[in-house]
Amino acid sequence: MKYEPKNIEKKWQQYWEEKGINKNYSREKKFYALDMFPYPSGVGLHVGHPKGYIATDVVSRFKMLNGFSVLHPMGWDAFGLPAENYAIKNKSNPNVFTAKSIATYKKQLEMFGFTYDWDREINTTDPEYYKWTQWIFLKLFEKGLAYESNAPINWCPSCKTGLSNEDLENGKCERCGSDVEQKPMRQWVLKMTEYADRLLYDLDSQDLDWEDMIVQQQKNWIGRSEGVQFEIKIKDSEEKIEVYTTRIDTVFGITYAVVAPEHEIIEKIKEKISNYSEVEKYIEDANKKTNLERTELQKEKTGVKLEGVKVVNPFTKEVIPLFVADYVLGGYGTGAVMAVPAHDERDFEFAFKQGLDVIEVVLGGIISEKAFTEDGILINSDKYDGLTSEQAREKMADWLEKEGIGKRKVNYKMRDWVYSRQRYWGEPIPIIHCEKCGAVGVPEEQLPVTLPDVENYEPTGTGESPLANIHEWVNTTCPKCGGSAKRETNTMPQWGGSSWYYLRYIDPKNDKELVSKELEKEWMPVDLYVGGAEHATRHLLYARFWHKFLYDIGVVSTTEPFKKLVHVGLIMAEDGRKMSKRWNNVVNPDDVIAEFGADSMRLYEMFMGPFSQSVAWSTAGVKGVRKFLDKVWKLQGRIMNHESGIKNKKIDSLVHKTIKKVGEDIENFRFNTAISAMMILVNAMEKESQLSVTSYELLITILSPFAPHIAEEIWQEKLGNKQSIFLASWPQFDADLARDEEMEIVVQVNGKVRERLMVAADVTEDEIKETALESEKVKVFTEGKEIKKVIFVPGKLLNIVI
RNA sequence: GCCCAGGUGGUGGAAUUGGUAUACACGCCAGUCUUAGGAACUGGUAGAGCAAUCUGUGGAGGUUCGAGUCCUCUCCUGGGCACCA
Repeated sequence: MKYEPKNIEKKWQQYWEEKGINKNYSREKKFYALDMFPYPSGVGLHVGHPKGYIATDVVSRFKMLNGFSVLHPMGWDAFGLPAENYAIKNKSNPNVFTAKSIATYKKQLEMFGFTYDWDREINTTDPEYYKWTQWIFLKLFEKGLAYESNAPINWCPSCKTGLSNEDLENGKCERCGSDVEQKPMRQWVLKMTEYADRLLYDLDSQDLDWEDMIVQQQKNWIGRSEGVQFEIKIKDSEEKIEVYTTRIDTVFGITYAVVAPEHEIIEKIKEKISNYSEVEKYIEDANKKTNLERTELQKEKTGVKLEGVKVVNPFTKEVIPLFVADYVLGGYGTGAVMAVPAHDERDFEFAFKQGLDVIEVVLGGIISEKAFTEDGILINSDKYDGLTSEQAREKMADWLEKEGIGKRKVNYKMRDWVYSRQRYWGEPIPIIHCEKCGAVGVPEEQLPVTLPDVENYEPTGTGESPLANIHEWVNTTCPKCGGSAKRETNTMPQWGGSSWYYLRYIDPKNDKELVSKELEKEWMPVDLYVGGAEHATRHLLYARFWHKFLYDIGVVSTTEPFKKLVHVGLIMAEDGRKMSKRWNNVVNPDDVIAEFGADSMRLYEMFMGPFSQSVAWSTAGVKGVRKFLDKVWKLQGRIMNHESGIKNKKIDSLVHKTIKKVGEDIENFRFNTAISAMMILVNAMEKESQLSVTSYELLITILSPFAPHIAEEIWQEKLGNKQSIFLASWPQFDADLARDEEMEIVVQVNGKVRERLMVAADVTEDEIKETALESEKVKVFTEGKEIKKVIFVPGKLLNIVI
């Protein structure tokens, strides 16, 4: 009989489901394998999506064979813009679109034979789920970690709508091409910076097994810096500005100061500014630019001097000019900087444009050419002359603190998390605004605050969420005083539901609490988390932040959610570009599975190359692994069923070497070499006319995590086992059997290979040396030369140095 | 500009601690079988050379008995962050 994937794959998928192979939770040892759950888009999966899921499935099945209970769930991160845009266009509820997309995804995923426990399927848009997303928000609000603030959004004045960064094209509205403005909106913000230190330090924790690459990216994103904040007085005024710097040692080199266009001081001292109209114009223009524009372009630095205003350097008492310039950002630090052109590149460039003084205060560079930004020895700095930068920073910070005009301060690049969206398709924020009581949390027992049906999903035109137009929903009573009040109409960002979903899988039906304490202890932390590197900073930081908060309020027992994190490399299209409808280069997994079978698909994606590296898809490549499975299938014909023990030392040795290698490779995510090792074994087995049942059974077992359907078919139907192969055990590696009787020793002369010798495994160094020197091929090079040295590497080589 | 990965046959890639460069697979070439082949099987396949041999892991140096692997410089590609004070 021929190997026909079509005939066996469905059958075993149903069998596993019926026998509960994917929900065998009663074992002592636990393993929690998690995939980053997908956003179900309308177009369905392409072959790139399942790569990570296949890997977690291989590991899950491998862990089952090693006696673990494995939790391997799947769900849907289903709030988000595409569904909302579809709803606007078709005037239909995004629910409908979402449900349809989920059905498509699920059907596609089911073809792969994953061990998902679908009883635990979750959906972030399900009120029973987002009830708890809202609950977490309430807790954050109660603890003072959620606050209201004005934060700018990208605003298209012609569409009268807020835009996501994705909707922008070179700073213009993607739809109508108008210039996008920054419009301040009332927003909910989460005080993530309060957790900055813990988020940073726990990255180095012993029980975190993350790739360096991702750890590094998070560290840079958090961006901790130690410096000082001090005040600079405005001359002839009570007003002052606060500046922050990590290079207080360069303070004697200040030749001017700069404030961001949005800095409040400008408004306060406007009657002092003699060129105010010019300044006002500059600010207006700056506000039109998006943050991206202001920060991204390698553009010329612009700015306007505030005429009539001077500030005072507290160290030198020198009087210097003040500028407004958009290279200083309002949202970072204090929104004002002391400018030291000699020792800061941006200040240098700005000073050059404006013709400002450059004073060298740290030795080491040629400041007539460019800024010297490294540490050095101080000059032109009065009593601090001769100190190193490091010493000066200490002394100067001491002085500022003593004088009471500054203090040491730790700063973070990371900002608080703007947590509201003016959209329909998101979790309603469970807050009620009362004129008397202010913002009041919706009482817990009234959760979830469900999304009401609306007729129109279009934006309101004021920038508010479409929910603002549903008066019967908005108007309510204050839970505190009973007076009339209004509901919050902002909704949560997509990141909300995905920041805690791994906890819900553990206890998906619990309507009393987010997760039961016992189950949480049983499964957390997640042992293995696999997903794309694009989530290295945002999703993974948000989830860690919420997890730490949940730890603080006693909901979870671990400080970190994900023990091991591995990132999956992209699958590019055959033309080397990203797979996209736009390039018409998308490969659909349904077609691949129909032609080659799910096992070939799984095997191929694991064989393509190193797991975390991006690789181009090749349909021709799938044929290769299919051929391999065909060979495995055909080996059945060589099994001696009632054998009186076929002993084949060579095959037995290779089998055991392969067992070891495949096991180690799975643990280390080196699936490609695991598969090539199995190919080598199968090629060797093909050369034998007879094979023992044992060796074949071992091959099938180690293959089963990768190609579960064909393995189960052979295991039960051909080898006559009565139970699933996934209730069997991973084979024991036998070092005695694996040992070779003979080995090849390479003989080199001056590092060049001249001869290869087959010798017995127990031969001594002297014996090898003797044989080598007698070899004709070696003699050609050694004849008449003096042998200076002979280097011997046991089991590998002999190098004769002449 | 900064940070992180990478650069190995025609292609994807392998090489665990510095020890046989190119495993495994694709593709290609030749052959066997076949009415036929986009099937199966066998053999070949880094380059040059009849050969012995020589040259080869982006480039240039270096350390070493020995370097894809370590060091210095340099070029290129991909990804991330970006006027972060």
